[in-house]
Amino acid sequence: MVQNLEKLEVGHKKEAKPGRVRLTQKAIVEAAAALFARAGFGATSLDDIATSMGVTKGALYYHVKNKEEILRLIFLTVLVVSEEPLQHIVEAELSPVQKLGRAIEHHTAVAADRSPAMIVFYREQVHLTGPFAREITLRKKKYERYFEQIIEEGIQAGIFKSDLPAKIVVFGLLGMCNSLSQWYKPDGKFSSQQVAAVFVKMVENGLMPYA
Amino acid sequence: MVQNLEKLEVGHKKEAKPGRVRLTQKAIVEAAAALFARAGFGATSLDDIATSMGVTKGALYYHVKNKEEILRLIFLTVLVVSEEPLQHIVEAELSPVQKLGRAIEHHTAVAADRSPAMIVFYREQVHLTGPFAREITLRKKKYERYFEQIIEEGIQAGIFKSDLPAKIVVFGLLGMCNSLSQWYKPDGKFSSQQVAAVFVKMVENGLMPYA
DNA sequence: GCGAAATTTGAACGCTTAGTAGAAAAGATG
DNA sequence: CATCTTTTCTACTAAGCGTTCAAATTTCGC
Repeated sequence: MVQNLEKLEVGHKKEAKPGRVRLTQKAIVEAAAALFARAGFGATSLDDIATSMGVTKGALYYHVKNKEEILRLIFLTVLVVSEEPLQHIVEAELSPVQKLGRAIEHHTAVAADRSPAMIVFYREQVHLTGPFAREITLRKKKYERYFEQIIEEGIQAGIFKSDLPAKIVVFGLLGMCNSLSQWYKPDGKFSSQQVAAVFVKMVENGLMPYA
Repeated sequence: MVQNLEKLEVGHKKEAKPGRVRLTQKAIVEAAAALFARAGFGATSLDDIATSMGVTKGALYYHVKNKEEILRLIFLTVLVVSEEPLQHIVEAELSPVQKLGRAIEHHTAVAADRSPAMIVFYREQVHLTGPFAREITLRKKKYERYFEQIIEEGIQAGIFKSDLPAKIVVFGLLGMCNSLSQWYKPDGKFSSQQVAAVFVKMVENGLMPYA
């Protein structure tokens, strides 16, 4: 545990032997996310993770402080790819409708292609302890509040109905998108963009054409 | 483990000492659901469950085969309160719009007031093993198919838009309702009926009033 | 109250696991 | 090749857990 930052990939660096991935924090986190997603945090041992990477347990502890830190890192990667793009959408010069559309597309995309990490994110939060657990809750709330802002903005502008409480709408919306991580298969019939498009239509105009 | 059926509550039966609940399968399942919901299945020990009921670990084994059976029973209780009412709605003499509305109300209500069990239901399925795990998956699918039927019926009747794939709509819909178990507080601002009403409006006509 | 049946206790067992320490190996450097 | 650093392995510890079971206790019909 010497370098906390991943070394930047530089062209001239000697490549590791093909076949076995270089053991690194990022690699561990990815492998662990896949196992946690399949069997759950509690049911996955460090031996399982190590074995799945062709390595023994001891090696993991050189790159990672303990089991919970692996979980923490999974949560962080999800937040890192989620937060900033959403913030940009909210702050952009767009109509509320456009913002909402892009926000849904964004969130759907994240849910679709980070699925192991996302599954863990929505299932294993109880296993976080200490201040970090609180931090995650806060950042989740902040993320929700971005969506709320969009909805409220739309209501103020008279574009969205004013009789639907923004909080509930947002919860419903996010629940809708989050469900993707449970069922979405990248090799299935629909791309995440197509799914997002369906959700956008649903949320904007509903299922009934001649209201 | 002698009686599989709960004895019916009969008036003249001697009440157990107030304060301590009579130890029974149902009581164990309820207590366990609360603990599992808070800390997760893997992180909750049988000691935790026993202690929370003012009893020792061994006593649980008189009423329950093992830890996983407790989990199985939690899943069963959720299914039991969910399946039949939905089936009745689907088979009733109602318009697709009415059916959809009632189905959403039903599912929302279940998500709202069985919340510990529901949280476990949507989080701990990975810890089920053997044929029962498969059974749950199947029954979940069947439940989804009821919703799908309603949507398809509505499309056929020209009431719902035909360009939105029923499967995706249903997943979104259920994700929306299921999210309730994560955030709904019975003592909060909204009743589950009010939340359901919001969801129904969202799904039927969307957020935009003048489409 | 008595005896039998139902229920609970408490201790023990076997197994798995997170985490540690130090030796060994591999890799880089000059 | 020799030395130093980084990385991995082996072996171990201490703790926690699910499960079992004989004995103790409580309940209940008579």
